[in-house]
Amino acid sequence: MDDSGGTYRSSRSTGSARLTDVARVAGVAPMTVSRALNRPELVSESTRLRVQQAVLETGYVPNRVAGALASSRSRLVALLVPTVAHSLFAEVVQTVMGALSPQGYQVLLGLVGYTPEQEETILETVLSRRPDGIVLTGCRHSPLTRQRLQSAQVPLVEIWDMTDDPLDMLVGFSHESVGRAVAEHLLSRGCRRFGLISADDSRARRRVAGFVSALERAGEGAYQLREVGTPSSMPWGREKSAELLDQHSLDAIVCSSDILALGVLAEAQSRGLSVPEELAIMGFGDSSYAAASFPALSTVRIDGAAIGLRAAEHLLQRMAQPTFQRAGQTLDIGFEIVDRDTT
Amino acid sequence: MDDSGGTYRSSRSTGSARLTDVARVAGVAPMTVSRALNRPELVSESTRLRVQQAVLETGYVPNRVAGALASSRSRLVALLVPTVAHSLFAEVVQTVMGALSPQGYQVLLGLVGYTPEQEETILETVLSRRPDGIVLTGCRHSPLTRQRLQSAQVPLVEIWDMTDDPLDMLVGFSHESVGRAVAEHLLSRGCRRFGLISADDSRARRRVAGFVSALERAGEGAYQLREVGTPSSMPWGREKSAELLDQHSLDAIVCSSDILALGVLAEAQSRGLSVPEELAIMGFGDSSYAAASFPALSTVRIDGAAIGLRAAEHLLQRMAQPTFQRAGQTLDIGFEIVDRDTT
DNA sequence: GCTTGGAATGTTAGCGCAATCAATTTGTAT
DNA sequence: ATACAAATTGATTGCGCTAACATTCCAAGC
Repeated sequence: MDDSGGTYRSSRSTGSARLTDVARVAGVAPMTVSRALNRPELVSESTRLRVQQAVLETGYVPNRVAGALASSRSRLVALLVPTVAHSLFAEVVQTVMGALSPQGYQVLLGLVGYTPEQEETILETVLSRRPDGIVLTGCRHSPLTRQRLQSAQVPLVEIWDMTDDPLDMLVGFSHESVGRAVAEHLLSRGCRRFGLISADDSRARRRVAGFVSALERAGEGAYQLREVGTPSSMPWGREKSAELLDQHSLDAIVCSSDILALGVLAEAQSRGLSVPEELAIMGFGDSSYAAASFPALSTVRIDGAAIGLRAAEHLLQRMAQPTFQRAGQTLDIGFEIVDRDTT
Repeated sequence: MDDSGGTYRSSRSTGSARLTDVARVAGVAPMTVSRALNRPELVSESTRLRVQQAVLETGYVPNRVAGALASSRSRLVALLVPTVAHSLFAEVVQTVMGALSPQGYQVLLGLVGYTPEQEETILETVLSRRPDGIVLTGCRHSPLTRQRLQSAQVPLVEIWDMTDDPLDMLVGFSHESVGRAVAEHLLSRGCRRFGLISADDSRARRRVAGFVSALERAGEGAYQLREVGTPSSMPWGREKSAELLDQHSLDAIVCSSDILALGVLAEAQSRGLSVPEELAIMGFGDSSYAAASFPALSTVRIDGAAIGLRAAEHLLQRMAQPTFQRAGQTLDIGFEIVDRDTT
């Protein structure tokens, strides 16, 4: 009852209630409290209720840091995306978290940008938290990153890309295929002279490469490429398209994101070019505003929610297994050309 | 060199290199390795290099879970926002993380939606990680939430709202003031009959309340309110504005987000209403696409980057102090009416 | 030489929890 | 009642690290 003088607290203690405090109040052993909270099916109903009461009385908040250390399970999933400022990745974050939270996992978010260096740095600090799983955007990593991920022995889902050689699991789509599909779509519309405005990130570049390879295979079409820095923005799109249109006669401009395409659209309108008759415009991502622009933007739809959901499902399944074992399963969720009014 | 038979590993060990392994290889005490990695200024140059070498040899990745338990410093900041699917909050996440990462803090992201229940649930699991700091959206919390935050004794920044009575620190703006400013702006444009389309979240409701109070103070203006669920979307805006326009004769429609306003704009265009002459439209947030719509959307600009940055700065300052002490400082970063072509 | 003080390094003892195994209680069949 | 298994609870130990204190080292001063 009276704990005056009875509770010795070391100088290193944090002051808040611990498992042993709850145990004392409930009149059981600390281990029983642990079980009552984490594996209630292992304790009797009456004990569970007494512990529950003691938790309320003491205001106990479990310390999962200690729990993670003792059990080697952090219940933490690291989610590494380039940015959340892009609606595409925001959608992934939203769905991954929506799927993991109900299962008791929390998300350690990492914004890796578009450079391998940043990915390396962030991955190191992320691994130091001993996450139970990792969702990682992209599958072209530096050797060091690959090596660290392999030796970490953590369930991993690479997303938003496609490869024959995933580190573990993979949910995404082929950027080369997107580029080819866009090229074929525009060729079928009669476009032959292309401007490409692409962000300087590796996946956008692979879409460009796919586009170019399709032109070559078709044996026709000429293109001019302009790269822009990240993050992409309307002004970038407007500036680069102005440059392209000043210097070349073009049928279509293909952008690595919808927001760039919106800038191109603004530039076309300011020049009085009729879209798509005089200039076709193609975006990427099918952001929420793509359908709302005037004219409505043609683009490539990526189902970010599907990627996030399937990635989370794969990860949950693997994290539920007692032992680590590389899986190697791959899921291509594809994409869709959305043919609106700018092509 | 040869450690065969020399290294005993308990069955509970995780298998990867530990501090003691590095220490053995470097020929120093574990504590010295800890210092070499965390407080290199306390260690001689030669020792630091030997430890560095040993880290590389062993492939050691520090275990911050154990470190956090031992030091009562998690180097984790919890960031709780309603969603990242809104560009406004995505911007906050982006800037908060951008400011915290270089200082060695990692971010535990929590998506609390727009209900107090979810906030409570997520806050509990978040506190169990013993974060060194918390950034929390909004400042109208349930009693339980307030009590938990107070007893947690964690540096806290509430953002995206304004109150006289913050739990700790506060960086935001007044939603009532936004509502009033929008009302005054539209009244000055000659609008008198208003439709309001608002998300069913508490902050959007307070903007509505501010709007209504300004109408009352001005002694003129009538309004019709429609609430929509979250997340807001163009279809919601279109549907509710159709309803409003069918049933009432209106001068202006005010929306609780830009994306709703885009839906209203689409509906107005489909009805052949000239904007803003026959119908003025007002958004909220100044999302990237607001300026790109046709006609360009008038809206309210919130500087999410400023909120995120200042919140992170306040938090860093407080986390650097050795003892917890409630601060009570408040920063109103304001807002701006962006008068484009729909009002 | 010896002292002295600061820099560098080492030793000890937890942080708060859960895995593990031991002990006890309960229920059930004999 | 007794034996036995199952259900429930408890005691011990250690997860990997760092705070706190102890010790050693080395250069400078006398």
